[in-house]
Amino acid sequence: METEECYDPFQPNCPSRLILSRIGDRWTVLVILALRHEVLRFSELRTKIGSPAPKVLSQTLQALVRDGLVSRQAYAEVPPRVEYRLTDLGRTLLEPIDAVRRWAAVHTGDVLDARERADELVASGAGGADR
Amino acid sequence: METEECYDPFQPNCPSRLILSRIGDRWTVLVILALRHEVLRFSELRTKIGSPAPKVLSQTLQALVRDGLVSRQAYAEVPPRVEYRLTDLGRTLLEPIDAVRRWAAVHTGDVLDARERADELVASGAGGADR
DNA sequence: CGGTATCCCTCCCGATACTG
DNA sequence: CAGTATCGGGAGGGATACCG
Repeated sequence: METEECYDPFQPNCPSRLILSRIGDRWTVLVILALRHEVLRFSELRTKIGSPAPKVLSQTLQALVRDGLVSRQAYAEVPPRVEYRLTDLGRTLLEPIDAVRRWAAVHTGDVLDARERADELVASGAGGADR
Repeated sequence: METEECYDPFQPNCPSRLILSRIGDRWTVLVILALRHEVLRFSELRTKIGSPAPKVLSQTLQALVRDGLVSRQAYAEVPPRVEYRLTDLGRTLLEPIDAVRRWAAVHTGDVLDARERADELVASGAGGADR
């Protein structure tokens, strides 16, 4: 039932592009990670992920709810209370996200090293007769 | 040697943030995927991934080379020829990328469904007394 | 408390033109 | 062929103020 083999990420309309841009979003992954083990309220989320502006968090949340990855439950109380939790679908996203996290844990050092080396080269060589 | 357990993605300086933003980049993943099985020249890459402007591809490639994920080899010929290939480090990135691809292959349908349902709700209910 | 409305500003992206 | 230079538009991110 998977149509995995006919996926072509080079097509602009490819679904993987959609997911990729989602993951690349500044706050999406943080929200999902924050909800990994707990149900959180709006301001709790804000505190946990360090989101500066409520607008941004609100946007992120709405997009996640729209895509069925997070569910929103509001209580008719005073003061109002709203809880966000991962849906089953949202929980499945934890796997690929963690694959990325694991890669970062293992290889970021290499990337940083490579970057330093490249920057040194630029500073000395390509800087062009700067001494 | 891995320091995986002390990784906190909620820290702004966390390495996983760096990798995430990399993956979210518009062209980075496409370039890596394009170089998966072959060595390609600049214009071949452009054709394959459908990058419209050379500037953008150039930027992407420079960043990838800087981070040690792609290597660049130029030949002193006329006309000039430049080949790009994945480094060993870059090849390791294929794993997490593929995890995301696989997720997309399996679950994008669900996301699209959820999105449609949510949009219908908005159109009928939240549109607000539109009839 | 849980958002929305508004404004600003930066960064990314893209097209075009030009150079080695 | 393989880029760089320049310019411009648009989306996204962020701070602040305000509303239910």
